[in-house]
Amino acid sequence: MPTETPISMAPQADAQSAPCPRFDLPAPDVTEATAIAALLADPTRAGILTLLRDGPHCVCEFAATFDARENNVSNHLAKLRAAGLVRTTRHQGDARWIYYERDEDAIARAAEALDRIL
Amino acid sequence: MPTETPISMAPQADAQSAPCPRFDLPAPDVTEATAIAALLADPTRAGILTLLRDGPHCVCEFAATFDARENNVSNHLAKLRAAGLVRTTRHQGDARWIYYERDEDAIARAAEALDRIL
DNA sequence: GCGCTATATCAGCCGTGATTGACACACTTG
DNA sequence: CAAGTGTGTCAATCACGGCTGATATAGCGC
Repeated sequence: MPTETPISMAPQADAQSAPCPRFDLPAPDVTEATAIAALLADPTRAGILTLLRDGPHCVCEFAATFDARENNVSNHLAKLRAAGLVRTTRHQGDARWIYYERDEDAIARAAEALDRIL
Repeated sequence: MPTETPISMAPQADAQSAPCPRFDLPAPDVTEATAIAALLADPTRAGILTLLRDGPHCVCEFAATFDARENNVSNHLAKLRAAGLVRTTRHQGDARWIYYERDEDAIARAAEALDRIL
C-alpha cells in the first residue's frame, strides 16, 4: 500500500494506485469469427477467394496459379464450399469443368463477423 | 439430354462449348492477410481483441475470463504485440500490473488487409 | 462399350502451433 | 534484504490441419 501523498492522491481517473482486476467479465462469443479466420489463414484458400473476385474459375486454373495439386485445391474448395463462401456451376458444353464463384452475400457476412472482433 | 437446336449453337458468350482455362493468372499476394487471419483463428486471441474494445485489461483478467493459464495468455499477447495489434502500459502505483490496449491504427490496417481478400 | 479428362474423397504421414510444466524476471511490500 | 505477486520465457508434449498417394466418380469422345 502506498502510504505517501499525505494530502492529495494521484488525481488520474485512468489508473489509480490500487489495481482492481475484474474476474467476472463475460467471455465474448468468437466462434464464427475464428472459423472464418481459420479458413482465411491458408494461403491457397485466401488466394482462391482473391482470384475469384474477377470471375469464376475452375480447379485446374487454381492449381496452376498456386503451383498446387488438383486434389489439394479441391480439398480447399470443399472447405470454402462447406462454409458457404463459394458456389459451383458446371460449364454447359462440357460439364466436366466445374467453375467456382464467390457467394458475395456469405462473404459479406463473413467480413462482418471479422469486423465485429476487429 | 437436350440435343435439339440443330442449326444454331448456344450463343452465350459467358460459357462456350469449349472451355479454355487460363494457366497464366497472376498469383495474388496474400501473405499479410493470412498472417492476420492466423492470429485471429485462435479463440483466445480473438477474445482478447474483442474484450479490449471496452478498454485496457491485464493478463489475469484474460486468464479468468477465458479460463486459461496466465502464461498461455501471455504467449498469445506476445504474438498480438509482435504483430503490433496491441500495446502495453504499466499501472502507475503498482507497476507489476501490465495493461494491454488495442492499437486502433494497426487493427484498422489489419481489417483493410482482410477486406482486400474478402 | 472403352479410354480419357476434370474433379472429388480418403487414410496415412508429417509439420506447424497451442498447451504443459518449470523456471526466470520485475516490481512491491514487509 | 527476503518473501510474495504479476508476468514472461522456454523445452517438451500433444493435437489439429495440410499434404501425399491412391482410389473413386462423373462426363466427354471414340
